[in-house]
Amino acid sequence: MSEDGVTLSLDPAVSMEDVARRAGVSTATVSRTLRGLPNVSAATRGRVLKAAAELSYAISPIASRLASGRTHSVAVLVPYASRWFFAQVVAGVEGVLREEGLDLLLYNLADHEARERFFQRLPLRRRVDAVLPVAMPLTDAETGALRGLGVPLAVAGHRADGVHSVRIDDTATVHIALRHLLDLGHRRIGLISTYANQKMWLPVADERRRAWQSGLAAAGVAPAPELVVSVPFGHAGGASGAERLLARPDPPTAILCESDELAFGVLAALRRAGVDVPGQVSVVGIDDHELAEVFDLTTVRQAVPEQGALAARMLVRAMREARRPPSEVVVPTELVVRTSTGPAR
Amino acid sequence: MSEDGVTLSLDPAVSMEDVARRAGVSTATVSRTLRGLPNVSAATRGRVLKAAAELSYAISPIASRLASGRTHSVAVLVPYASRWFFAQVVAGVEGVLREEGLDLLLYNLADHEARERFFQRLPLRRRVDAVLPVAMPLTDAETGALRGLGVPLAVAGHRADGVHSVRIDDTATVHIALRHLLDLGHRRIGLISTYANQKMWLPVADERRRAWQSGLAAAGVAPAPELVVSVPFGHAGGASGAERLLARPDPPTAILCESDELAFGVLAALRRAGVDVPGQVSVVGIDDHELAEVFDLTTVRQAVPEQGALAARMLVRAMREARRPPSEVVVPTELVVRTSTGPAR
DNA sequence: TTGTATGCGTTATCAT
DNA sequence: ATGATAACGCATACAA
Repeated sequence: MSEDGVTLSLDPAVSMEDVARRAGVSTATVSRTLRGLPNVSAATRGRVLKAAAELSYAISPIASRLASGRTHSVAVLVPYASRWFFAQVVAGVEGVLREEGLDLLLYNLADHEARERFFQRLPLRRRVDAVLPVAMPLTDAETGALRGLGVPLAVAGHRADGVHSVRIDDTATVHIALRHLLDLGHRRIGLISTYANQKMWLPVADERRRAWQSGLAAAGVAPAPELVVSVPFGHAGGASGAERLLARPDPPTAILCESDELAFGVLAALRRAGVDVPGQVSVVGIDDHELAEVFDLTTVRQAVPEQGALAARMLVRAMREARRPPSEVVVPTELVVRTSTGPAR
Repeated sequence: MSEDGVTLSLDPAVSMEDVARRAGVSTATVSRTLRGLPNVSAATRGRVLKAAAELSYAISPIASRLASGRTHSVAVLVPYASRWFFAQVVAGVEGVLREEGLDLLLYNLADHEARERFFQRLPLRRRVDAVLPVAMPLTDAETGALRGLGVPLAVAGHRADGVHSVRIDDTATVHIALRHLLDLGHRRIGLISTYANQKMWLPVADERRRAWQSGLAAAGVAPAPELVVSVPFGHAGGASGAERLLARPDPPTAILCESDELAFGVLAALRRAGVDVPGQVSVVGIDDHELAEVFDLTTVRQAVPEQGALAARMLVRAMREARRPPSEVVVPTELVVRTSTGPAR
């Protein structure tokens, strides 16, 4: 009923049998044709496709799934769907899944209860062909639960035993940032990291903290534990962290933030306090958030949507080749120097 | 195999028939029990639930869907999954759907081709029980295509004929911002709005532009067309818009931005140009992005996740009561005054 | 309240 | 290369 070809009859009641009848073949042949199987003669194929088009037939994914046993769906698990990092990853995943004809089922396990409910009831059972948890390290029990689903598993944003993973090297990333600051002559380098709220694990924070220690130690600088502060995630956390560091008798000359969003808050707090950046204090983040440029923030860039896309691709392959040994991909990070860092005073 | 009750046997091969056998009833009774239908005796219910628990039985959603004809899935359509606004809306939608036991299928129609392919092939046919396009105004043909699916439709972020919608009043929102600036004595008020890229419609931009005109006119101020600039979305667009306005012989004393993300770029550009905010130029945005606070940006707040949640609730109701007249919800917006605005010089 | 039997729309295994 | 037919696992009229 449309002139531009977008809308058609769309009678949802047309089934494969209707197409078969119209093409003068059996449903088996229609099925084969529509799935592109080889053993169909060109003539038959043509008739089937024509009939299907004329009826504007659409296969019923559900019936197909029941019969084939494959759901053509992938569950994506995130702790905070609306945060920059996760939204980026999800977009990356979506692109790949879409192109593979797979559905993306989004699960936002925002709070502890939601997460607990999820792993107890496991709504994914018999519902998806693969699972992709994003930057949410799992307990052994949780991993076991997902394993029990019997479908491929890949994680993005960290690593896990025995499953595919895509991530950055957190230690190397922190060291890149430290190296930059050390080269600028900084020795008192603070670290602002986030603590796990709501019982959500954040081992990434631990790893980055250890990297801060090891990186300083390797440079012959004694890491001062009082220069490490733990705050809630987000710009407000960063601001409070900066205030705590500034309040110290001997404040740091540089602050390394576990994420750019923390760094944004740090910069705001420093500005409010009348502290010159980078004259008095240098600030460096991790991520290269799109607004890092606006803040003139020096940071260590990681390719976020790409990690999602990579993880999705690993899953796609794992879905095809059953027992594929878990691969562990580490994507590189790189320093992006802007004007929030400068020589130590 | 586990001590904490999270992991169980999870044999995917256990079917309703197994549960029925173990409970000594028919599959029909198991089905009724598991769905919480009333006509099951307490004793029987107990036995069934016990058997199901012992087998750690999980119903096959797919078989259930094929038999019942309901997919228990909702498609969410977004143009830019990773942008702040859309990520917020999706999170809001997810919360409601999850709580209703509905699956969220995410479709990111990033570019024109993806969008075209989507509406031509309509992968949603027979796949979802409802569709929720977010802030992506549809052509008549596209609307018709979705209508043809025969499932409830609700849009968030704008309005559309004959379908449920949740949105803000764009005109009122712009007028709120203008009122604030006018009260501060501003008369030369610029507007930075975004243009539709990649053939994506952005009628919201049009409406806000007209509101800028009408708001000024109502205050007895002749709207100067040269103070309206159209830029690409994002902070970079905002920055270039600000530069164009500043380059004018008689630049505005205040700049109204169609979104906070534009405003962030404007503030950065003004800072780079050495223009004092709000001394020389006031800036106001729309959204109350979480980073607006960091930028000390005066803005008009809209509740974003809530709009997604509301739209989802409308769909849930529409899925229950078939022919429900389309409701049109307008959520209020409010001025949030920070320090990016001040008296006209 | 409970059981029987059929249908849901495909896929896949056989034959032919 | 094609067709008949049995799964797939549940929901649901209908009967009891």
